Amino acid sequence: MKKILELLSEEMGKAFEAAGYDSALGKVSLSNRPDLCEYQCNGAMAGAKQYHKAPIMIANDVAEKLADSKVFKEAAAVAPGFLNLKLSEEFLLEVVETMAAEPKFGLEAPEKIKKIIIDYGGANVAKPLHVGHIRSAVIGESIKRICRYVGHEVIGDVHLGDWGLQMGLVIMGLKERQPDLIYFDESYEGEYPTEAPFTISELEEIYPASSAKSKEDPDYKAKAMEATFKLQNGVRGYRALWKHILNVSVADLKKNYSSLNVEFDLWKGESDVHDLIPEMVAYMKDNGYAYISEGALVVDVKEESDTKEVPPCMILKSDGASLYNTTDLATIMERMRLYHPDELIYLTDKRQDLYFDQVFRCARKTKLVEPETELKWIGFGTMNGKDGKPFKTRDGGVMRLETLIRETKDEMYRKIREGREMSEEEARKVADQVAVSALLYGDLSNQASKDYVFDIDRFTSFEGDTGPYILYTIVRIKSILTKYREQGGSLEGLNFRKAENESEKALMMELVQFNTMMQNAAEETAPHKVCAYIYDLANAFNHFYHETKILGEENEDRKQGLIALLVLTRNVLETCIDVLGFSAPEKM
RNA sequence: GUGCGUUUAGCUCAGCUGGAUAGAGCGUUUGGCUACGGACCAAAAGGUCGGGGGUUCGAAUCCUCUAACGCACGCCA
Repeated sequence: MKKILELLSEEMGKAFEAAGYDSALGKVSLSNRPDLCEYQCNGAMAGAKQYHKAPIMIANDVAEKLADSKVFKEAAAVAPGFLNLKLSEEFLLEVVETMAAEPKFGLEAPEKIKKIIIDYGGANVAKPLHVGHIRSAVIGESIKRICRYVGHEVIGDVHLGDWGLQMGLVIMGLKERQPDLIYFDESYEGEYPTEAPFTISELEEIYPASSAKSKEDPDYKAKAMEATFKLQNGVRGYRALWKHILNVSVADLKKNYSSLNVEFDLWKGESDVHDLIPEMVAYMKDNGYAYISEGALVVDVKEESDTKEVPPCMILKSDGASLYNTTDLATIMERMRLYHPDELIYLTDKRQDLYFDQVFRCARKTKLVEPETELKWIGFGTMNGKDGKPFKTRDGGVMRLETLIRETKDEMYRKIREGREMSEEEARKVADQVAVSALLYGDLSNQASKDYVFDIDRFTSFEGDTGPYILYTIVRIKSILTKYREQGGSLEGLNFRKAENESEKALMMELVQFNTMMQNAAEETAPHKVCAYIYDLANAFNHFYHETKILGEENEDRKQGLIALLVLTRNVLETCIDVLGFSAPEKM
């Protein structure tokens, strides 16, 4: 179905035309003075110059043509030339009915269905996830779900950092601790054990220790680089160990990500394109894109229009080793071959702005992608503590994501036990679910590109613009619907009714914004717009709820109409929180 | 130095791509439970939209200068 503003603009355009003006002037927008009107049109002022007329005269002409409109109950011309509009309840009812009957609440399929790959920007193997990782995971997941909902085909790739020096460091660290492991015996030719010789907690200790040592001890660093080299060149024992490291890490990563409802379709990593690199390098050299500068192999990516210095994109370091750019470009090459996507979306820290500019320019210049392939980078801001500085633990360290999640769940558990009669087991379960909504909503309700302040007290509050408040509203609706069914009512075959009061009408007007909002959120990859919408919708509902007797309504037709409105509100809210990545319990 | 970003109420943030009296939440003050969940709702106070200049009938929004803070600027990722 068409979006509400399109429908209204069409009606308004006709009136402009009937009054002898350009129909394009009839653009209707939401009112920014809700005390005066529901919608407004400013076309009369825009057209004043064109027609050499006072705006108010144009507005008057148009308002006259709308006198018997079926769409607008009221169309008033107001100085200096605003057209203040109120919707007819009959028309609004029709729109709501259509919305409820159509799939996806009347959201139209995109003109072109795109195949999109989302790159979550590389959690590292053998390093625990820390709080900083929450942003790429949560924002990426939501963008994936939003794009899927509007009809695109989306593939999410975790894209692990599993191939660099860090792997050599872990292997060296392991060798220090357990030098007798069979993996280090290069003459060994038998099978290796299937069990990893370490646990995830050991692995997480090894890396930082080894990394620290390599910074003090150049000798040790050289050994780690050698280990990396051996690994990358296929030394059996090193490869076998690497597999263990990978398996143990991935199992742990999956556990953490899934507690945030984040899932990946692909668990690829830098290692997957290792074998592609020589081919890509040769291609870039042979076609004259890449040349040696200061010992390194680079591709120039400067452009005429640049107002800044854009350094060349480095393909190989002067020692011939590959780097971040190398694997990213090779990954683009691989993705184009395997999936041929229309769009690639990358999520990283916003500090990588220039870097992605270089990589994208390089990919275009060297024709790794088609001219029409969209390359999009979403740089997100830092999660800060209440002091406005990057979030730290009490003793100044980096907090693990796992700890953050656990503390949020514990906090939520306390609140639920305080406020509700609930068994310990049930309270735990509900607390986990509500805590996830608090974390995700707290993150997603901010614009991705900005830094934001993580405040556990605020996010876990049931009041204000929070995840728990949204869930509370949904649970409240569910509770009423449950009671309605217990009283013998059915949720099938309900007919909507005209709004009978302001708050009911306001709720309906909020509902019909759904398709516009979702399309904007997808086009702008902006989950915070979904948050803003459901917050408004929840407010509109709660306001309506307080003014309206529902189950006690005596007119059966009207009661059914109200229930129909409740069902639609619940469905829209649940659809929205689903694209944000969380869900609502039955009780809380 | 160059470039990018940020600056809106005491605090945390919106602002539908140029419209009327700049909006929410928290906090503060004050009201409201004999209806379906009061973990709610309603109301009040609180702003020279960092500053100057410009474009326009009209600017938080566009242009320009400027300040503060943050970030990035070839062999890290």
